[in-house]
Amino acid sequence: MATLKEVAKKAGVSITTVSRVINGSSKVNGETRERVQKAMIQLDYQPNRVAQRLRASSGQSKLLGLIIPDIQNQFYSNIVRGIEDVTYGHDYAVILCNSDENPNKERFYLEVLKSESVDGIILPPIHQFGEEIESIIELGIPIVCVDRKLMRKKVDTVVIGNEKGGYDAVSHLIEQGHKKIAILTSSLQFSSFDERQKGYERALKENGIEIDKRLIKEGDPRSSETARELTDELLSLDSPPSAIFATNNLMTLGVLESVNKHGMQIPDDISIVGFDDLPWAKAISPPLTTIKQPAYEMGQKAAELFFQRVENPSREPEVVIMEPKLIVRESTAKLVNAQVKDTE
Amino acid sequence: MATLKEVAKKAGVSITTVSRVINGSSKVNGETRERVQKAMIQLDYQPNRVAQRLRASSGQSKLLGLIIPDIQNQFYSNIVRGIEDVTYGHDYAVILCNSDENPNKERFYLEVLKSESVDGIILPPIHQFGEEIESIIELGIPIVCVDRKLMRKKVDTVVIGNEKGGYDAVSHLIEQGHKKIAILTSSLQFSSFDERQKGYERALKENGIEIDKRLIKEGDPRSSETARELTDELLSLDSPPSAIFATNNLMTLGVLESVNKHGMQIPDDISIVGFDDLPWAKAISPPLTTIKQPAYEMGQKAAELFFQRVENPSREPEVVIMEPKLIVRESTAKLVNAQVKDTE
DNA sequence: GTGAAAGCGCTAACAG
DNA sequence: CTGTTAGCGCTTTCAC
Repeated sequence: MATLKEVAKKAGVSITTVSRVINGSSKVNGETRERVQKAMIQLDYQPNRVAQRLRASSGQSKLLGLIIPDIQNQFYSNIVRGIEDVTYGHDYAVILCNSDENPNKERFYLEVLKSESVDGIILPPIHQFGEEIESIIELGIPIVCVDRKLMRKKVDTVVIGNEKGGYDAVSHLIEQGHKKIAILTSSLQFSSFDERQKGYERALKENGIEIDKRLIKEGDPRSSETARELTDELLSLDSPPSAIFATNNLMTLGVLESVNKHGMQIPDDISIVGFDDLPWAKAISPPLTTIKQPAYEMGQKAAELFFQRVENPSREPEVVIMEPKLIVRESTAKLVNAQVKDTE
Repeated sequence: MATLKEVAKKAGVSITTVSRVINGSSKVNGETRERVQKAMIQLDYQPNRVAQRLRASSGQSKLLGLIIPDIQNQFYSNIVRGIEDVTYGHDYAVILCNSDENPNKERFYLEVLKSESVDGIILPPIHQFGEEIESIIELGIPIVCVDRKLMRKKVDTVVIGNEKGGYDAVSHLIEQGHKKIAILTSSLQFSSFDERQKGYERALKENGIEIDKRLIKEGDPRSSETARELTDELLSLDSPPSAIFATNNLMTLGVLESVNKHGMQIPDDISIVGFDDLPWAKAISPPLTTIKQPAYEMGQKAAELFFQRVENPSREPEVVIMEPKLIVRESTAKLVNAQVKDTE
């Protein structure tokens, strides 16, 4: 790999001049410039990003850190893709880290990213009061929260209206005539799930339906397995729910599995609303009603906020709230007659 | 962020000594060591990875590059996770790049990764004869191919037995009594899809079934949309297939969507075998028969090959072929009594 | 316009 | 055992 020095030698100039040509900074004689450019091409010169980064002040390292719970969760891979598509246009590279919702891993990767001199970090914080993250903000490294909020600090943030999402899902079910509506939510304290549950409760209250604790099941949102078990429990209740609201994509899968295993028909025997409108939702039979999160767009927006901060570090932090959207499909079809069959 | 210099000053030693303590290289006086360690803790010292990388010879930069077609494709996100879990234990950071099967993006990211001084690159090569990749191998940067092979160069590679996967899928369908079996495969030249199709053809031949070109549909494997359209075409054929083999997860979704839209019942009206056993496959109704690829394990293995090469650069390149596995579920259930409406 | 030189933070000879 | 010194490849004063 060619270096500045070699290019300089070949072009018969100093390395400073070559650097100037590359960065297009101060004026360089047209002829000299051409000679340098020719040498760069001949040697197939590519600047060494590591050296640039070591030398550069913050905000110029062209490296962005991402810490997500799990790239295998498609909701997050959609966010990551949205981010990456924006960084691509800015000539940034992206370091990817999986935290597994484990605060120790989060802390570990935060240290790694600091030590890698990233220009910023995008993440859904595991804790609403993450001290490590707060201290990084203090250090002046731009942080953008996505999917979840940080409570004590003002930070650039992209979330969806989770309360509204939960409210819309359950209101829709109520409209279809349901009264016994169960919810599968997270046993861990994430702002997103808390809010979805609040929306669930508000929809019930507003419609004069009493909240039945037996219909509220909490489990690990990373595991469709627990969701399946919890659904098994729900279905074997004395008076089981006629509808289930699953608050993320993995839990939705567990619900579907349990329902199918019990030989129940959707929506005839039970209605389902999922969260996250992933590609399989509309491909399955019957197609699934979901609350769609604009994950890809959330990623894009988060990356944009990051670049805005790089350009203007003193800008006021911004909180962007995106709209969740109810996508009605047949898994919550109203049972007007005995049977509503799915034909196009 | 504290530096070596500051630690040295605080501990009253030279930076070399501090460096020695960190790297545990040559012997340092016990007392001195303690003093240094205390200073490191007090200052919350973390070595600067960028500086280490600039200084380090190749194989020590603690950075690994990944270029995958699309992280939104869950097959690849599973691979990525397998890789990441192995690198985590080696204190490596991972740079993630999406190529979209676009050779220009691949080339671009290859340059970026070179310029980032990565210790190696793991990727499914877009072309079986990728010159850029070959030249990188020549440079001595370890490359590990995963999911797809490189033809002209000997490289560490992890693939599955794709031909066998295709063969098993189709043999299974034949066993269930099917004779008109369609395949949805890639219109682009990837070794993996080519081989799956070869397996399809061999299974037919060995069972004395003539290959019917009208039942072989080629489309973009990144798009469930085209798969849906191609399935529409298949289903409107004069004598439509009684079974469809979809050669990746996205195409499978397209098939399902089309079949459902046509109001056909699986497996009564048509049988389906998919590729990639993703979480939704067993959650849908009826559960989907698939060829399971051990994607996560492929990622792990690829990362292990990389680390083996870092340890021993002169080792012979190794090609690991993992087993695809037929997972039989109800989407290909034999229609015992009913009419196997398979054009006799 | 152009170049010499300092230095980002670190490791690795080479002395002592 | 420990310190001095020379860079890794680059950008950026500061002179000329």
